[in-house]
Amino acid sequence: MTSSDEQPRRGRGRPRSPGAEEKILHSALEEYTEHGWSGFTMDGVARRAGFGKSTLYLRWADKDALLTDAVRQRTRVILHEDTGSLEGDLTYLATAVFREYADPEGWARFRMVIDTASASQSLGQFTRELSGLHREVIEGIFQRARDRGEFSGDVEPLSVTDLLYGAGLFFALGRRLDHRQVEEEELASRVTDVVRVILNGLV
Amino acid sequence: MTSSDEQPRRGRGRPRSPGAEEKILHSALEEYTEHGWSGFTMDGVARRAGFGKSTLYLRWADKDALLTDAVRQRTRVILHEDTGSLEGDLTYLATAVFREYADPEGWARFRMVIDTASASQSLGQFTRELSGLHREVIEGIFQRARDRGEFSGDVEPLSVTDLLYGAGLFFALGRRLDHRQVEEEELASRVTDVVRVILNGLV
Amino acid sequence: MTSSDEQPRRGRGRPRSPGAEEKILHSALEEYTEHGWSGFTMDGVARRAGFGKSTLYLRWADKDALLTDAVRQRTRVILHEDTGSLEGDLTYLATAVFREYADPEGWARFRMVIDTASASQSLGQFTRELSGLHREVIEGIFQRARDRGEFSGDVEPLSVTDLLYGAGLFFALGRRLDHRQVEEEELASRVTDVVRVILNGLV
Amino acid sequence: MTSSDEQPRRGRGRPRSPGAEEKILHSALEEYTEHGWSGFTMDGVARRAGFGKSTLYLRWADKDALLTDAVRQRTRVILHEDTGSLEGDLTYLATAVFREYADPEGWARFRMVIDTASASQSLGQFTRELSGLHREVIEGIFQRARDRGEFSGDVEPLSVTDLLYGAGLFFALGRRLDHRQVEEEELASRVTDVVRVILNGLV
DNA sequence: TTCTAAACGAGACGGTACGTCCCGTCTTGTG
DNA sequence: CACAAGACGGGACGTACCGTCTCGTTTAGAA
Repeated sequence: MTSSDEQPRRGRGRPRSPGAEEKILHSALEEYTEHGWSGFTMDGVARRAGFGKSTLYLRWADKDALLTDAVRQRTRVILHEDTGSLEGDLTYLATAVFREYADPEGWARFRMVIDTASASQSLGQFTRELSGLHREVIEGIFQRARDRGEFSGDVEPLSVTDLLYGAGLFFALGRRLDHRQVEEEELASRVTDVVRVILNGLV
Repeated sequence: MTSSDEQPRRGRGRPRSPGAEEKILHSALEEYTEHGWSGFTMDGVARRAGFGKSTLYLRWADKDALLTDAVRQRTRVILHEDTGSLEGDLTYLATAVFREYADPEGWARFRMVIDTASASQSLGQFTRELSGLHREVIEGIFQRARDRGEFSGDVEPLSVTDLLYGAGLFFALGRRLDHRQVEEEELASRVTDVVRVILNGLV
Repeated sequence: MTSSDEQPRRGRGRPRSPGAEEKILHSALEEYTEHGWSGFTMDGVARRAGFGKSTLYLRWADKDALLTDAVRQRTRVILHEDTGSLEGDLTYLATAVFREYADPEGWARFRMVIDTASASQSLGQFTRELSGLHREVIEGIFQRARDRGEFSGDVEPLSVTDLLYGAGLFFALGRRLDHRQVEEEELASRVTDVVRVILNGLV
Repeated sequence: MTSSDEQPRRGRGRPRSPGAEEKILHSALEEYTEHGWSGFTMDGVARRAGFGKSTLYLRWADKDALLTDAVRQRTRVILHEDTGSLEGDLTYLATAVFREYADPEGWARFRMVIDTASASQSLGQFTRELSGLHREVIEGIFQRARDRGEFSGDVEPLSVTDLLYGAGLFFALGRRLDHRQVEEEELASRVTDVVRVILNGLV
């Protein structure tokens, strides 16, 4: 993390405004969501958050760092819970993934992942870690399935991750290109299709 | 289309430099590939292409339009040929898709699709059409399979498209995050996995 | 002269449009009068005159040359006629001078004289010649006065020229700064003052 | 005034660079003097003054405003002192005027007055005020002369101002057209002529 | 008549400056 | 010290002209 986990920096002088980080990161994500990369302005974020520009630069080195941190800060790891069956687990996960990309903020997060994937630096590392988490979740799902005796094959979890996340992404991309809202029903139907294909396919 | 398919504009006045469009679009894509969105400069493109800035602005309204057109111009529709079997057809297509995203230019094209998916007008339309083409290719593949008696189920081609393209994209994304080159062998192995899953899954 | 007095250039090819020069010079002066130096555009002149830009550049080397020629072309040498008395002669001349600077076109001419006085080049030479003419006119006036026995002193005609023209110019400048029209009566009164001062002063 | 006499703008924020205005105005006048109106470049002024372009545009709305202000800022009111005689006073004033127009900077100032006399707003107002000052100086001179008993006539000071300034201007114009330097001796001789004419003429 | 050469309208071109906007740095005063 | 305010150098944006160029189209005299 860039700044947020430093300890409160005991010592003299005026203490940093509590809650400043959060407000700024929130405003940053809003600006980015509304205006895209161009139109995402440091002055704009500062104004929206109600802080001076220097407060931003005191915490983040530059525009990229702020944006990057905004994503990281608000990226929720897609948590998993044990539903008791392989199909249930996959459906639960797939639904979360599809929702993530359908959500404007989730979409923004993905854009940033793409933007920084090659550009390396900080977000690249973060995304790598995140990607590892996702693979572990999938490995866990199949491990439990094996423990239950539901499933016996060898599985390359990466392939499954790619299929699942890729399908979710392209689903959302299609909606965006058509300027259509994502409807719950359609999302569920697509999730079912995808889970069915993957389940059958892996046997 | 913004400029490229207008008829040669019969009539008076000095004709537009032949080949200018192509050179500029090529330079634009190179600049974008090298420097990303920031660092992608109209002056830079003009200099690299060997034209004056006014020549660029005579053809494209602004930076976005040029970049957008650069993608469109050089996006090759992934053509398909009949290999004689469903598995062969899918493998052929999947290989092409995986290669596209593994290729730096193909990756740049995708970045631009993402960047402009929600925002832009013109490219959105183009991508929609392109997406339609891809779906038709997949529909053709399965239609031929049905004609051969290889396959009888109902297939939602959109789901297959999403799975295939999505898997290709996330495969390339993974390589990029690890700063690894894509090796032919690994690509082939992943393609095989994905095709196997889809084939089994759709039965 | 730049172009206008070249003989018709006998030979083949389409002859130059008759009257083009005049129309263009007129339009040039109008544009300059209306918009000043900035806002004086070759394209603008061409459009107003109803010719293509190439027609302009076929005749004048550049913007300066055109403007310069426009002034020269339309600068009327302030002619003199013998009124029979020194006072009459001076009044006649002074009135013409005052009127010249009060006239918008005359004012434009003066602006250009100023602009090009130091910048040297072509107009500088022309203005020098013109200035010589004016001095000769004044010398002529005083010579006739001496012949008539009205006047016997030694006169430095340059000083008289400067006084007369300078007074006329500053009179017009004053009106312009006040955004006032020049009225015939006021002009005559000022001319009378100036002539009286000069006449008395030279005795 | 455009910018220079605003009070120091108490309060927060980094204060404007002290001395910036002066340096910039000086550079502006230099550039104008050297290159004339064309060739007078905002970038050029900024570079010469050692400031960024934004610093210029923070203070002046555009090129015109800067140039205009440069004249105003550096225009010295031609001060007068009491020499004890009418002839002395007039000679003193005339010498100052002749020198002003002979000086390259003074000449540049006059060019700008001419350029902006009809067009511009701000400078026009300024020049009007200035012109009023000059008239007052002349009125003062003649008032003192009357008090001394040197002079009894009615004088229209405007006419005298015009004669004096006009003669000075045309004297300088003549030197410029001939590309001759102004020599002190010649200047003095002309001043003497002009003062003599005016003095005699007004009796 | 046919040919040839110049003038012409139109407008593309390389280049330069405009005035605007934003970045990231800096410098002040206030809390 | 942190912070608000905002000036600063730098650099890209998109626009407007300049003066050059390259077309196709006229318009005349020469062949």
